Amino acid sequence: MPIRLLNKLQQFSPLTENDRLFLRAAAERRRLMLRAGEEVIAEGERPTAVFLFLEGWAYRYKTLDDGRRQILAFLLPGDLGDPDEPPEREMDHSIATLTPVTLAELAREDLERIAGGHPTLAEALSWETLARGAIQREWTLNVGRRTALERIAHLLCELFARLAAVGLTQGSACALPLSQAELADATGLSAVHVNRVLQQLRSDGLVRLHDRRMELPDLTALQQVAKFNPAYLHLHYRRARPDAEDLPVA
Amino acid sequence: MPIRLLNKLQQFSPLTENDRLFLRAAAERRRLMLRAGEEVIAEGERPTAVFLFLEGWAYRYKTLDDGRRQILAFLLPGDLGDPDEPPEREMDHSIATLTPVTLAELAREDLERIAGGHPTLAEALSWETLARGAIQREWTLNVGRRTALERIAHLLCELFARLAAVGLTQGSACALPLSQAELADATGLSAVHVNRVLQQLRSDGLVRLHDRRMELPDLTALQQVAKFNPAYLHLHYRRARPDAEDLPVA
DNA sequence: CGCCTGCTTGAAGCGGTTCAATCGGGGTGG
DNA sequence: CCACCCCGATTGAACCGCTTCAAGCAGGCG
Repeated sequence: MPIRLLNKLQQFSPLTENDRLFLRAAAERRRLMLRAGEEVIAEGERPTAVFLFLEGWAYRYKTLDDGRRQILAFLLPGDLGDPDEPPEREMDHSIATLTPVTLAELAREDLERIAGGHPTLAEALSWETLARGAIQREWTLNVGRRTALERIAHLLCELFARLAAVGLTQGSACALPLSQAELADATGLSAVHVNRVLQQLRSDGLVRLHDRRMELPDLTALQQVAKFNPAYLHLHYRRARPDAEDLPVA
Repeated sequence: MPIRLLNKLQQFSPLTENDRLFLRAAAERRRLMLRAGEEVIAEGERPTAVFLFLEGWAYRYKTLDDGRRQILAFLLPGDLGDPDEPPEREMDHSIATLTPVTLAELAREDLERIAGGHPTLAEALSWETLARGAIQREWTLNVGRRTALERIAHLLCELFARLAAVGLTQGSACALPLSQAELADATGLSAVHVNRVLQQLRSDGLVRLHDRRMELPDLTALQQVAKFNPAYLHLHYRRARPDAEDLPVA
C-alpha cells in the first residue's frame, strides 16, 4: 500500500531514499483497519499515538448536546492526525470513518527520531501541520461568509485538489463518499438545501455525481463560483516531481 | 512588561527559572510597537520571525474579493503567532491590530534553542499550538452550527476565559475593544444583527458594556446560553500555580 | 416482499440580512 | 468655546436565503 503522505511531502522538500524508507517502516509497525461508520477516537479520549491515514475517508467533528453536528475536516489518504503534541492531551473533538479505513499508528519515538535525525522529513511534516491549520481557517471563512452555493462548490474544489495532491484523481473525477447530510454538516447547511444547491451545480454542468464519485467537467468555472484560491492548501511551493508513489495507483 | 505567555505555559508544565529567563531574554531582542488599525502582516507575505503578542489586541482575518471579511481569531497578550513552521511559507491570511499593540519577534534560532535545550518549555509551547488549533475548530463549529445568540455569547465566554488565563480580567470584567462590526465579522453575522443580539444579552442581564470593556455578571448563565465548554481551550490540565507574573498586573 | 437509508420535492415559516435613516459622543479646526 | 464632522450604535421595515416539516420516491439488501 502506497504511503501517500510521501507524495505531498516530496512537493515540499526533496526527501532522500533513507527518509522514505524510515517513514515507510514507521508506518508498518502498527496498522488499524476500520469499517465504514466507526469511531476512530472520541472527544475526551487521550490518543497514544499519531494517526497516519493510508486508505479511505474519515472526518473530524464536534456535536452540540441537542444533536447539531459540525464536520470540521475530512481526513484523506496521506493525512496525518495531530502530531507533535503532548501525550496527556484530551481530544477536543471526535474522528469517525466514512468508508473502510486503513491507518498506521506512528509511535511517538519514531516521530522523535524524525525530529532528531531526519531534518528534511521533519521540515516536510511541519508543512503538513501548517496546511492543516490553514485548511481549518479556510473552513471558518467558508462557513462564516460564503453563500450556500459557494460553500458547496468550495468544498468540492478543496477535496479535488487534496486528492490530486496524493494521486487519487482520475482525470476530472475522484471519489466522493459523502451523503448529502454529511455535506450539510460540513458546510453548516441543512441537508435539504444541500440537495437544492447540488441540483443547481449539476444543471450548470459544473458537477456530476455517480456511484459515490464526482466529476468536475469545468474545474476553472467551479473554482470561480467558489472563489477558490488553492494557495491556502500550501501545496506547490516547490515543483512537484513525479515519483514512484505517483504512478502505480493500485 | 510581563511576558504573559509564561502564565499560560506554567499551567501546563512547571518551568524552571532558567526556562523563564531564556524566554524573557528571547522576547527582549526585537520589539515592535504598532498603533491601532495597523496591519501586522498581510496575506501573501513571508514572515521572517515568530510573533509573540505582549500587549494589546489583534486579529487574523481573510477577505473575499467582494469585501466580505471573516475574522478567524483574536490575538491576545500571551498569544504566539504561528511557530515551528518552515521559513519560506506565505501567509494565507492577514493580521491587523485593534488597539495599540506591543509584540516581540522571536528569532528562529531562539526557538530552535528552545527545542534543543529547554524540553519543558518546548512541551509547554506545543500545548499552545494545540490550543490554537482547537480554538480554530471551535470557531468553525460556532459559525457553522450555533445560533446568533449562542455565537456571540460563546465568543464573549472564550475571550473572558482566555484573558483570565493570562491575568487580564478584573473580577467579572475585562477589556473588549471590538466594534459591533468586528464582532459581526468574527461570528459570521451582520452588524445590525449583532446589535440586536447584544441588546438581548444586556436585557437578560448577562452582559454589560462600557468604555470598550465588558462585564459578565452571571458567567455560568452566559456559558449555558452559549453551550460553552472550556475544555477546548486546553487550559487546566495541571493546576495553575500562582506566580510572580500573575500578581502585579501593571 | 418489505424495509431502511438517502435523495427529492413542495410549501410554509423564520432567522438573519439589507437598506436607510437617526442618534450620540468624541475629536478637530476655526 | 462652539460648529462641524465622523464613526459607531441604534432603530424600523422590507426582503430573502435557508430551514423546517412533511410527504413521496428510488435503490439496495435481508
